Amino acid sequence: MTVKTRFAPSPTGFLHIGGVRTALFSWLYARHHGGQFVLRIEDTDRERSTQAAVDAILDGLAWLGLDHDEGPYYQTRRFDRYAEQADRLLREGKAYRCYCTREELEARRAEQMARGEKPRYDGRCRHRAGPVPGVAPVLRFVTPTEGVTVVDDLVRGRVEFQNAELDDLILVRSDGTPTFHFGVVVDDGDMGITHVIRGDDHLNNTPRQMHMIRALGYHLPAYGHLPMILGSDGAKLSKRHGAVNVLEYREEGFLPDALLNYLVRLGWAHGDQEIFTREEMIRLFDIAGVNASASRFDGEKLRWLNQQYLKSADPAGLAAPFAEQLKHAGFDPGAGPPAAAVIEAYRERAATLRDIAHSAGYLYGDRVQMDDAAARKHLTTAVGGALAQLAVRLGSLAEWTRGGIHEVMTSVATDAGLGFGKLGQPVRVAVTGGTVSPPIDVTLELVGRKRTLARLTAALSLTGSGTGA
RNA sequence: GCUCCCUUCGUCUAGCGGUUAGGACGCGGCCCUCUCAAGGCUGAAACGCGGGUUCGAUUCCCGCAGGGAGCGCCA
Repeated sequence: MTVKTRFAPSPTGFLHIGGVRTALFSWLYARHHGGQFVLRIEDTDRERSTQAAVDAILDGLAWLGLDHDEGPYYQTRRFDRYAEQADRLLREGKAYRCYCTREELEARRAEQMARGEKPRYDGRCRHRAGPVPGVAPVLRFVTPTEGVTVVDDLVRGRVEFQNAELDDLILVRSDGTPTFHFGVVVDDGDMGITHVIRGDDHLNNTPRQMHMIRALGYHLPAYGHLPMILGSDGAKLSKRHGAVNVLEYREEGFLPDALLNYLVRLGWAHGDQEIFTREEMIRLFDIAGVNASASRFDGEKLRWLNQQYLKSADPAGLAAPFAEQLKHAGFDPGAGPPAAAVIEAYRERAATLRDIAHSAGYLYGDRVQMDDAAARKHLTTAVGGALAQLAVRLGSLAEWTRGGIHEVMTSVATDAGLGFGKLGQPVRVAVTGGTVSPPIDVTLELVGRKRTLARLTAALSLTGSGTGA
């Protein structure tokens, strides 16, 4: 049997980080077994579904490289099929028209709650004699009232439900549109989904869906219900925990593989291994090893992982997203050194591409933003002479390379009777405007000769030693 | 309220009857060092509680407590 899984988001908002983890595990399962991965857009709620949300979902999945083999299917384009299946159930006596009004249902629910009972439909229309004038009926499914339904969950193990706990759920609304449960069942059946991997908020819905699947004559899929991802404080993941929209992670300068790697370790592990390539994930992932308990999202660990990926990535391949970061930070990527060189110099001291863009602004223009406190501390009269000397020596340096720059700096420091650091830090402040940057020779190499000399000269006036030397 | 699920360091997790309970993030210390990092070494830090079963329970069973989900003409 060929494995076929699916990801079936509803386009009522952006692609949520929890949804991505569900998609990832479903995708991994299909890929691991050499199966198929289907994308289906569950847009039966026409009020809340938007094209913008569909685009965001497609965008997010594409960015992460979670490719699908079939779809995207849209439920709104399959209404005829749902109607056909609904008619069949009605004809076969497996469904019936219910004329209870929303108001009646609501009142009964309130009564049941007041009595301490589980609110559910009492099935009274199963035996109603005829239509009620003026009331557009819904179609309800005839759910067994006795016996137990067993879900053999790939993640949870065996879970039993008393059928008496279930009620006759609505298949088709009074306006003729299918409900979520009905759409899911018909779609999974028609599309030949073999493994339903989804969030554990659906575990309780599974037995009722299983009954519908049997009634429709489809094969039962295997189920795997994944635990939730919570915010850092254990509450439901929401905006206040930081980004929940995947695309925000792209905007913040995270790498897709790092995000996937972080997510795959939420609820799953392979011994002590922390870093997995895409191929390793596919090869090693096993749904049976997935934890049943919810986990919390830890942005710090994501940042750490992202840096690991930054450090081992091919810098040239990061040029495009890095250029985007520079633009967002207000810099012109063309006004500085090649992206790959900057990334290489900075990736040991930054967790994201955005961090790099925010640290390396001095490379992208002629002006530096001088940190006054740093200038007061490091650009002192005592180093004025050495800085002036350095400017002269660097001006005549044959080749502008870090090696040559380093030699000159060592030589100038020695001549001035200074330790390398006593010269290096003032130079750093002069050239970058701050106290933090890559190794000073690398920094100067990136800044370039012209700007370095101009900035050293400008710094001399701050040291109060005039032209010095 | 009813039904279902979950419970190892702060967090992510390894463990699948006998371990000094391991790793990772974060946090502290030391080393390295021109700054910041990165890296290396190192320290503190966990089996929710109560009953069983067993020679022996973190591990199996049952309660309890705590957390979560579901109970819509939402998905």
